[in-house]
Amino acid sequence: MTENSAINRTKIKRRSANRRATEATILAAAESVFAEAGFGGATMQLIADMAGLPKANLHYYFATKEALYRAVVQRIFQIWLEAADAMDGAPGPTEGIGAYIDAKMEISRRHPNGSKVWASEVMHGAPVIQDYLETTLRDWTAGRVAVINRWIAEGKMAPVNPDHLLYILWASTQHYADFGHQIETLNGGPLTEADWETAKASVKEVVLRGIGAI
Amino acid sequence: MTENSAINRTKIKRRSANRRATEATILAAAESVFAEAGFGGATMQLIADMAGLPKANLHYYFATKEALYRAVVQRIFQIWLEAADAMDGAPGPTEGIGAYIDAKMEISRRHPNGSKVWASEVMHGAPVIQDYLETTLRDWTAGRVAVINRWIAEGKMAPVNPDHLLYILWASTQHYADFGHQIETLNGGPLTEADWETAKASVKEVVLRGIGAI
DNA sequence: CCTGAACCTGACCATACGGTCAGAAAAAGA
DNA sequence: TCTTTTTCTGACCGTATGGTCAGGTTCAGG
Repeated sequence: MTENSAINRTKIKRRSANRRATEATILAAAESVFAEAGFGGATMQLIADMAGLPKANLHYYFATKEALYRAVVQRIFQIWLEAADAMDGAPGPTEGIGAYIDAKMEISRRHPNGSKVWASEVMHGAPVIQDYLETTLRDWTAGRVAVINRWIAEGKMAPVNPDHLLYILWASTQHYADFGHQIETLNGGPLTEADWETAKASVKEVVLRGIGAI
Repeated sequence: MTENSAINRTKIKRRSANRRATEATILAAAESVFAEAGFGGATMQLIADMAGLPKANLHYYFATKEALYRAVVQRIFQIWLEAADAMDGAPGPTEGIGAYIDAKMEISRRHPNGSKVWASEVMHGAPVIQDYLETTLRDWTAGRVAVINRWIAEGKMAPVNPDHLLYILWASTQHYADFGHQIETLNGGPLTEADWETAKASVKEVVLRGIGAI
């Protein structure tokens, strides 16, 4: 059992690389179908068709529909949290919250399906990620609230309730993904590059002026 | 056929009163189940149980699951539109937008399930109410955009993009219904009367200052 | 070339779902 | 009271779904 031989590692790596690629294909298809139809409306057959795989193969990689859904949601939560970094290390709210809005708007633009799945999950009472809400998200929120309170204490922004400010940030940015269809309908078509710039600028302008940081 | 005899009218009225009451019971149960499980996840049996009626009776009042869903969504859209009145006849953005925020926050508080069903419907591409989006909602939006532009021209607020301002308003207020579970988790329990007042005040403060109306 | 493990899949199964229907019960009308 | 209409419901049906499984295929390792 020379498990750390170069050949062995290479082959194992190729194996698991294929595995990860197939998993990624399935996850992408699943995200799309779950976003369009919701958990209840999605079918394994539909996901399989979209992934170009036989249905039974899905069950080889993900034991149950719920396990697959779980994997999709967790991947989204990771992306969601990464945007949090944008707020770190900023000298003040203009930079910190501005960058956070940019990051979250970019997520809405690049991962609209992920955002929808997340929204759907939370709307239905977060049956799968309740523990994340109570641990990771709670901790993250507490940290940002502290930062905002510090900025307020330093006179860098108006004394706005930090929790509700975060809700406004989340809501305003995610809205462009979750309600993207409504926006596109009113807009008469998909948002152009310029439209997205206007959107970002508008949200930042209103929020930053709203907290007295402009 | 003395159709307009008093007795006749009374009996017809009682009949249709019963009918309406049963329909209302079914609609309330359906709204709750659709909000919790989504269209695909909801079952007629579950709705029937919650309404305290045999499943077959549901099909007597609503031919199909989709017809029932349609009725639920349309009822919500009515409530949604009624809040629009709050913005009318206001002398300026402080009163108009302030009242609109109050009205929409109140909807999020009183009709969280309705809001969730609406959100779910739009997120899934508005298969049922697409025509409403393109007609009624589009007209309503155009009207408010005109009002906002007038306020801007009159120097009563900053020259904020009116469309994106509306999105911020919708997003920030509906968030308290659609993501109510997340908020309650972070809050450590349901929002109290005082919490709701803080929420309303915070949204109004940030938005109104954000558009230069404070 | 052989072996065993990992990977893949068509065919199948039990269940739960939306919807139907015959006919009972209740109410209205004469 | 008798008839007609409306309301209600248990039992049933066809279908689609999530999930299983036996057996095939591929591929690394010796």
